[in-house]
Amino acid sequence: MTALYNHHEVENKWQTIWDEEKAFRTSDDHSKPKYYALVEFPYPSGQGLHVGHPRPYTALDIVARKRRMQGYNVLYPMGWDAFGLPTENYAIKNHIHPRIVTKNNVERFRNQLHALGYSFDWEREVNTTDPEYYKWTQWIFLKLFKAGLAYKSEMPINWCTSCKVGLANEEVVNGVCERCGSPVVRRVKSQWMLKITEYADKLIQGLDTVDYIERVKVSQRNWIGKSQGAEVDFAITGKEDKLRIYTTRPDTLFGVTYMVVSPEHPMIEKYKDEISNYSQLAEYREQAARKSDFERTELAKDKTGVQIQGLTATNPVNGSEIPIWVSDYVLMTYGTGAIMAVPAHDERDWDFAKKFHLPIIEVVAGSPVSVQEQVYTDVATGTLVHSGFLDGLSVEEAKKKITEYLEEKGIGHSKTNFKLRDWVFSRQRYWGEPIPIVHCPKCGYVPIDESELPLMLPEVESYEPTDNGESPLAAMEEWVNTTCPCCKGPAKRETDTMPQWAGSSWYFLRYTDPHNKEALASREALEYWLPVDWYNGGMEHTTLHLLYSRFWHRFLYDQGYVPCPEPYQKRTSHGMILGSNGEKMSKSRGNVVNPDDIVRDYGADTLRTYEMFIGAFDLSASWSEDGVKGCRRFLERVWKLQDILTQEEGYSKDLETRMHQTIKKVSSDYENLKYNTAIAAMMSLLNDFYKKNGVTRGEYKTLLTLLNPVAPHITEELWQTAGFEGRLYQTSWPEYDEEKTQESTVEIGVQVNGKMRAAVVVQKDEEKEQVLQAARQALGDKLSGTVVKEIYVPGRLVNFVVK
RNA sequence: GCGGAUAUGGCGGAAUUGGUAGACGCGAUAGAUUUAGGUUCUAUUGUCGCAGACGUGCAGGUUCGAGUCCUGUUAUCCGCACCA
Repeated sequence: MTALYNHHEVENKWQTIWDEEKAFRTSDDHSKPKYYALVEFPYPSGQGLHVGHPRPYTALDIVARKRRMQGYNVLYPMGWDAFGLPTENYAIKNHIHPRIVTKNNVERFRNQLHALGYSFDWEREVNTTDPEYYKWTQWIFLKLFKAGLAYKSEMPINWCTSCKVGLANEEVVNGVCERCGSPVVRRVKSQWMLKITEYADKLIQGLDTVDYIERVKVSQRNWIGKSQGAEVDFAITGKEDKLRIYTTRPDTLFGVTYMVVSPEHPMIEKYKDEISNYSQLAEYREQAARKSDFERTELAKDKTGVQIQGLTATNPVNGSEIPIWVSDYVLMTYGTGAIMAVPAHDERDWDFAKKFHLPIIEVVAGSPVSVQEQVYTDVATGTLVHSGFLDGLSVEEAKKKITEYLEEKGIGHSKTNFKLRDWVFSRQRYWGEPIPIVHCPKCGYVPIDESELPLMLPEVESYEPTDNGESPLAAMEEWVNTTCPCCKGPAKRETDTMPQWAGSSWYFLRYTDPHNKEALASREALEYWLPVDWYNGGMEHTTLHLLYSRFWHRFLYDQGYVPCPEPYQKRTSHGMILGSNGEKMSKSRGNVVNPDDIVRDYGADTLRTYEMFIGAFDLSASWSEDGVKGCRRFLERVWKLQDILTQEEGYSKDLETRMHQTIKKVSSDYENLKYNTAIAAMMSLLNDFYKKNGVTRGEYKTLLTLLNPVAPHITEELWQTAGFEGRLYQTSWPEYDEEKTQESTVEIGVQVNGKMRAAVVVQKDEEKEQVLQAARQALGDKLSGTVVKEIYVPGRLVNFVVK
């Protein structure tokens, strides 16, 4: 009898050997074909690894290990996205420097990942808080600044009342802070901004050239939110000034019955003296400003507004005089901050018109119900009416014609708008990359010289953000006061730091050449390794990290620093691992599973196998301790194959087809995110060995190799025990013969009128007549009546249609 | 409201181009081993039943044949949310 399977011994042994042999070091030999597999590097939180982490990491570890066995030079790296608020908050609370907190957390994460046996090349580990790393984050910022894509702007930002920090739109969820859940209010601050909007079109177009799962592409497109329309100038009656609006429905111009401007629209201030109810408007504006985003959203259904008394506008196409209203359903931050209202054909305008008893004029006919009763927004079938020269046209045609008309008359033009806003890039926090800019009273914002990078984060006494919203760095007078790189006069450093998204926007570039002192990576390394062949990460990063990093990468491409426009060739996404009650794991729900416990009690190989077997990779799945046990049992049965191992080489006659089929299935399943069925196929094969009560050395060898990417330790141990040559991780991936995957006999289903009635076993290439004959025989007297049709699907079934 | 996804046994989940629904695992039942429990092994396990019928959220349709295609509908989850 063989020894029992002791996962502690086996896993420790092989992890040590792999380290000593530098088994998974990425080669600098660029003559081999390359494969770059990437998973999102974690934020090293104080809680340690979550059972959610191993799911994507194991999936791509499988791909990486398989690719190595297939002869590729594989880059499968890991690092730390270590700047960020939780670390800083922990540091404040416990009076420990965030650098120390980060170091401890990283060590814990590294040990945990190491214990799972991942084939990361640890010599390429990166850390966003390392000055040697953030030097290049700052360098990219300077390039953005010099290209005019970084600018400072006074603007209302989302202000988290608890974190005391400005947030990007993407970080505000349902009006509350994504991190701490506190209410977010609007506050005007001077902020560094990145002009991601300038790349909106390129970011949409780039999606057509990459292989991302469809839902990722869809959410990116929706987030960027491109819309085609027109800007039109309405005269303010009796004034020189025009009121410019944006619309996607210029065809409905004849149906305008009023206009609406946002509460912050500058025309209100400009015509202050002529507006008889100015104080009422001012009060309305103040109310709107006080509303948090959350309230704005909550109250969305009930429209509010005030009419501007003393000013009216003139419709440029028919000269009719129309009132102007102020309402917060019009946003200053989109389009021109003013709209033309066509209540008959826009839902919001319709609601507003009904509430304030404004006229509704139908200009697109086709609604079964009067537009007085119900809004009509269908653009596919309607026909223009009451619209002068547009009458009788379809919406599509009318849009085209009216736009031409507007351009001809000089009162409007076609215009593309995006929902995407510029990226708020500064944080009033300590634990982030310092922004390498100096503010000089004479020269304005001046970049520091690249030779001075990295601009080190100085040591401070307190990391607390100040109540007036300034970064803790602002209190560091020695650091803040500097000389202007331009005029050498006295100047002050920027005290805001970069958001956490900065470091993660280019980390995949650094992995290709992580120790380079002269450049973010060498040209040669970038050309060899890019683009990333397969990038897997969470759906929650689709509109943040994924979009930001594509933006930076595209910018670096335009500047000539990287060789390809898109950073990631393929993007997939994994489902979440939920608690055993089907809810999201959280401390408050008490359903958290600690991966350390699973590794201790069942072993890393069991955890890896279980997380791959748990269900379809892209769907969420609930944790089940019984499921873990099942996978452990499977590995123990693999272990015990030693007891029935024969001396025979090659495959036994009766399992040859099964072997070739399994190699084929497992190989393709690993490539297609179907890890669960790959494991099921290996379980089936294992059952066959036990049924036969014997496994040849050839069969054993193949099973161990196929299973190795999922359960690397146990398979490597069994490989050695069986006396196979060399290391399993250096072995070639098994080949299969397509012809040998075909069974020589097949079972054919026999149906009568589509109902399954019998089955017959025939030779694979049996003649049709013979098969039908056999089928009739099998049916016997179950086949009665007149056969009007015989359907024969070779290798599948026979169906007799009987009357 | 808009966009995306999902719906199959007691449970997690399998099912090339429409072609034998329920692979694989869990759980359960019975038996063997054991003083017993656990482990392990063997057998059974969609439902109802005597041969037979019914079964992939629901209602229709196309087809010799539908989990798969079409039309409508319901529920759940995720994302976005006054973007003119």
